[in-house]
Amino acid sequence: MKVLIVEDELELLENLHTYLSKGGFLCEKSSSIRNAMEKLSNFSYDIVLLDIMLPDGNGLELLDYLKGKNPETGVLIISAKNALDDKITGLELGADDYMTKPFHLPELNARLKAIYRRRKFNGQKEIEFEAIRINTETMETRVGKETVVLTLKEYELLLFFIANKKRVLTKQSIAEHLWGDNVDFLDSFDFVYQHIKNLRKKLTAAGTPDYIKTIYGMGYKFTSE
Amino acid sequence: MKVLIVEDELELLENLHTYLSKGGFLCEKSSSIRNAMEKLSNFSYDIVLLDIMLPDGNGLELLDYLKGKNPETGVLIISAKNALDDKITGLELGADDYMTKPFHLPELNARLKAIYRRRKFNGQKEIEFEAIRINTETMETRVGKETVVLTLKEYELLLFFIANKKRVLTKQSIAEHLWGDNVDFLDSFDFVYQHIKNLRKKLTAAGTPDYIKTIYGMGYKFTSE
DNA sequence: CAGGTTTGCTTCAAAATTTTTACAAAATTA
DNA sequence: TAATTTTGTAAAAATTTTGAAGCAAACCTG
Repeated sequence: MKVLIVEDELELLENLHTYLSKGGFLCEKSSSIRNAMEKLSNFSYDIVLLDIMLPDGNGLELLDYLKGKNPETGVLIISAKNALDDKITGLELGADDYMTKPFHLPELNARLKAIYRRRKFNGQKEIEFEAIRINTETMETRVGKETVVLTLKEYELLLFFIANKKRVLTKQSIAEHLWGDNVDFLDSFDFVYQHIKNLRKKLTAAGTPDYIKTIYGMGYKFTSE
Repeated sequence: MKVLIVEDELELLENLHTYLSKGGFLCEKSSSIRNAMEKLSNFSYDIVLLDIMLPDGNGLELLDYLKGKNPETGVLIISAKNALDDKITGLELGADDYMTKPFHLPELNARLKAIYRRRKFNGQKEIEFEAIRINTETMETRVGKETVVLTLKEYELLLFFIANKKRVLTKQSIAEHLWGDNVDFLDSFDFVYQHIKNLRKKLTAAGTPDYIKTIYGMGYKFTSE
């Protein structure tokens, strides 16, 4: 899950980055509206963690821009202000949640995950695809009547597939989603094969068909047809 | 267990804080409605200890607000008034218990724990999970026919596990629950391993299976399957 | 359709990460 | 002070992740 952190207080920015990275988020940092705009126009994120009080402009403009351009992205606003006006404006413009500084990091973590769940799977705790059933709270994954134990990468890969079912996903986009910026564009992405293979093996073990269809030269598509 | 103490008499506030902290509660202090509201909107607590006579407003409004926003939080009202009206209103609005000043600190302690128990385990004095039986009043813990002696941390860890059975708990969330705000988010949480190990050892000593399943890269899950 | 090229899959082992364990220091309690 | 519990450090063990090489399949060209 990719998060763009937009915050001008560098110490807080660093702390957020450290904390969220440890929590399993793939984070990138911006300390200005300008920089954030640039990143948002080139990459896509699952959630933007947005401080609305920034030196080079009001974050609400950025929110406005983002919602026009990429409405799937979730937004969590953080702000030192407790002015009600901004709060309302922020939520009206499409922010998913709002927190005022100072806040509790574990709560931030929980809220980010809540936003993600709500957006990706419409708040369902149980995600289903054909014979596959995933409980996002227990992380229990079942294929038919069998329980399969997935590793972290396999689990994330599966969720990514289901979130983008019937869509062709390139090796690159898979790598970028699961590994974030750490993957260089020059890398070979060959390791993705490995995880695809492992996931396939576990999903088809119970005799169910292979939902991961390879599209030669393009990537993969998760579908039953 | 996290408690927010809302009380305007500073001496009493200080005493409550000292006493409850010693009793193992993680406490934070508020001496005004305004401040308490702010804390409640940014953090979550297990219980709010609420004086309803405050300089900047009536605590019942806060109770009302809290119950709307975060109904899981328990509330114990303390008040100098013995007006029956407020008592009824308070309980109707969702307070879990009510004490009138002056009160006995040990009784407060007992009532807080009672509220917590009631909320977490639906009022059961005996908590059971498979072969494990815990008497929350005496802290006596039995596995099968054997009585095991747990340290405080082991006991809290076990209760946390049972309260969240079948759910994957990360090292982080375990640390946050058992150590509260004191844990810095930069910490390594490595000491959690130690307590997991100790608890495991004691629980499996009687030959019962290891209910604490490690999910590599994710955390732990307390389950019998 | 044959040969060459690209892309994908598999195997195996190395590298990295996470968890477990042991042990000692620090803190707490009696 | 002694005993116990809690926390920190380091090494060992377990598991996952990554990389390299060869093989297989699909595609392209003539």
